[in-house]
Amino acid sequence: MLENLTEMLKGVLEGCVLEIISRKETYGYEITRQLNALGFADVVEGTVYTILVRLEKNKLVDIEKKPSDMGPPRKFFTLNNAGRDELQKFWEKWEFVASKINQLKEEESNV
Amino acid sequence: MLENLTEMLKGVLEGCVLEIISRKETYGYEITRQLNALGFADVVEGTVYTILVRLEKNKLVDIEKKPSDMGPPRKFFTLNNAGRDELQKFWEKWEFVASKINQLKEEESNV
DNA sequence: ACTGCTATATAGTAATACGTAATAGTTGGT
DNA sequence: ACCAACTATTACGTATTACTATATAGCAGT
Repeated sequence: MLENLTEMLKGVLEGCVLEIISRKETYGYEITRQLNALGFADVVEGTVYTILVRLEKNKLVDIEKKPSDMGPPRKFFTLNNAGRDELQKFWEKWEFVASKINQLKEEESNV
Repeated sequence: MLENLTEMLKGVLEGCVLEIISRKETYGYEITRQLNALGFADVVEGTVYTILVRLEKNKLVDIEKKPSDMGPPRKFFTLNNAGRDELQKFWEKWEFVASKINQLKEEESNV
């Protein structure tokens, strides 16, 4: 596919994780699989877990540990109010930045 | 305006600078002003100059120093072939990432 | 036992935007 | 002559973030 999106994912990956968690209670491994399915094929567990640790440290998520019959226990994440606020701010920033970049892209070469 | 876009600008600011240079020969200070006018109000000279140094180091630009009647001499930048290739790759990456993020944003909450 | 899939954790690295300050040329006002 | 304001570049240090690599561990099938 496309090579090395890593720099372009900075600042958006955390927002994607917030969005995925907001849909339904989920856990790191599954979040990684969803990001891969979305098209971000090179995102690995390690990356997602560091984001989840950050979300926890910033008190944006609630956490519940549950057993699994597929392997070791899972840590399920849900957004709390602060997390929902952060997610909304993320989308506002994204709207702004994406619109400006697209504006730059579509502008005629106006000398 | 919006607070702290810095993380979201990582990975796209260099592409914006490439695009701006591709329009017409220009220099650091003017590029900064154009980015500010675009809406990225908090981008400062220091940030743009580090990007320009990087572009030079990666041999994506040609450089010509010219006197100015407004102040110190200016270093004018133009894209070379490698720079144009890099710019095209940037837009391809942007299209990909932006489309995926928007897809995530617009998806119905599909449990 | 071994392999493979599921699942989490973490120490270290690289890349990048930003803060800040120094330097310097030109213009205009006092 | 001096100073402020604007133009213009350079450089050092910092913070944030995604990635690499590795370790640990549960469960299923062979």
